Amino acid sequence: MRWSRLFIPTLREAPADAEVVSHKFLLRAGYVRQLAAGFYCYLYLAKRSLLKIERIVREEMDAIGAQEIYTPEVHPAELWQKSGRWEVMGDDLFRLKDRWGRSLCLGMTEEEVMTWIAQGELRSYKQLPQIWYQIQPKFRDELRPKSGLMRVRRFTMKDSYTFDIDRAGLDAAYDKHYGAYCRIFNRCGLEFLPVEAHSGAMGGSESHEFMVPAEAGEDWVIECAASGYRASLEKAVTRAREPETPDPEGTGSPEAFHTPGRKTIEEVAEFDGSPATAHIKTLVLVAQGKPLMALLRGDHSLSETKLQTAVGTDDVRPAHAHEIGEWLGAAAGSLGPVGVANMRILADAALEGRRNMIAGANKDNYHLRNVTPGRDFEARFADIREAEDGDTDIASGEPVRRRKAIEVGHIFKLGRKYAEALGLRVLDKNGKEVTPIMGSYGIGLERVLTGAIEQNHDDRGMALPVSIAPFETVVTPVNVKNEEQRKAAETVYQALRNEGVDVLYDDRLERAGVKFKDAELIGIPFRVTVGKRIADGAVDLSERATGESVGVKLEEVASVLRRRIEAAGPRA
RNA sequence: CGGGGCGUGGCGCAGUCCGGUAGCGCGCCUGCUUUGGGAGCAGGAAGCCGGGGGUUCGAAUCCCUCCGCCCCGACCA
Repeated sequence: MRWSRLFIPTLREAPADAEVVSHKFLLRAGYVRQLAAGFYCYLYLAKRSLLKIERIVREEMDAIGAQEIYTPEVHPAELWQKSGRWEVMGDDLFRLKDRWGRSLCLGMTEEEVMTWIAQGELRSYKQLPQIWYQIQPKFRDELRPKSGLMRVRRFTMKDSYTFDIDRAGLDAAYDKHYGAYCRIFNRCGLEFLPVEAHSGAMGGSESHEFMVPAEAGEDWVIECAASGYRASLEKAVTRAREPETPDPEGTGSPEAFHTPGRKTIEEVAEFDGSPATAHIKTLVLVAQGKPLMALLRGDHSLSETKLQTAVGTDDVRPAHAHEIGEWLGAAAGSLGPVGVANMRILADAALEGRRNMIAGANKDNYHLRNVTPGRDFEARFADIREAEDGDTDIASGEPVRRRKAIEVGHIFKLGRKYAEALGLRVLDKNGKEVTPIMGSYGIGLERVLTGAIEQNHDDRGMALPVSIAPFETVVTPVNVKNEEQRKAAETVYQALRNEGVDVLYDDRLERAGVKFKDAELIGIPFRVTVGKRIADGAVDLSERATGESVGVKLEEVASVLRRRIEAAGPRA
């Protein structure tokens, strides 16, 4: 394509609204323009890149036997009412009414519709397994769209759904997707981590998220480089750092001491010279209407999702101040488990075996010394702690690292929830009606692009992987008014096209500096510069990511470049 | 929804306190010069100062109100 005829509105300065790197560059490089909060127009370059990502996704999905279909983005409310998600999704679901007053919604995922199709058509186990997928816009009325294409209200999702007769079939479908996702993200040039994910308080089974480590990410992953252990923060199980000082010896019973005005662990610890690790942090919650006490080591944080899993419900909220006073006779800041009989007590596993700790006395401005779990109070132990830097891996004993990441994909063993809700049944080989078991799997295409930019950029712009860059190379004549250079550039352009290279020809009547800056901004992986050296029959071939540049003979540049592009891996 | 910030040519900003002819840099258009890292000179176009209402002789500026956008929080594939 000839740049002079394209619409690539680059900006010297980033619009003030953009904060994260990928957002700034997407705007500056003329990839996108924002229509409204969470809604973006994809201009030529973004669309080209997204199409390449889409092609990679399609190839890998087809390769595992998935069949591409397409369903409407608008769904009748009844389907969502049947699955229960009409209520569950609350304000996240875009809802609308048609002219007859019928309720509709915009699809955020398609479990209902896919299951509806299956329910209407699948009759026999012989028709299973099935893998159906599509690539289409999804809508979520996000509370707070942000960070450019990271969190938006309309995005492109590859979503697939599998139907199997039994657990083993689902496992196989899941494994196929796991493999396909790894190949997809590898081909897109991303550094990614598949992590075990939390599968929800209500009975989901296995689930993995595909995380792209990046500063702009909104999720956290825990990773142990030594053992290869990795999990989402919600799910990660690690060994806590040892307490700073050993627990005091002795078998003394709990003994109150005055802690005037000291409420936080930090304040009490400083007051009596003890480390935070010697304290018991006491939280009062309400689970399904009933009070619940959660205990943690003083320096640890509660993981809400782990707590939900431990108590078997996601209906958990912090207790109000008046409830705490009523139940325990003291205010937050002086709470503890000793003598508490009117609520369940759940203690984090890191408290098990500890002795002579410090806890609140349930009397304002007093704490207790010599509190020993199991002796001075009864509690159920469970892992309810959020993993953190400084923890060690259970298996290897090596340290773990906590990293920010972007979730680009999620695979999920759904079970029979939707099949049951929508009445999907087939006959098994014994002629008996059974409910197929489902899986669902998603990839956010814009997040693949965003992640690639976050991972591959410098202060001058993007440096996209060759597989998903809008063009593989750019041919830049330094001076188009110089007839020799212009002709040579034209020759190179045609030669590259003949070689099957996806090439952008910067034939604009601009000075060299402007063209170089633009090419670097928009992130084209290779550049062929046609300048003065053409007098010796040579051009320069430079690589965006490394900045390396080599002289190449004019007649060889096409084949050299093709080899270098192929060396970068399979293309879209 | 709670907290914070911002809406002024395409982009970045000043002007707003303290009312008095709307400015700067970049970009854009024309011409000449220049041409391997965002050129120089000259000339030019482009703004209901987010919308509505009010105060005033006079409002970008003061008051009321609505809208939009960004950030933090709660929430969430």
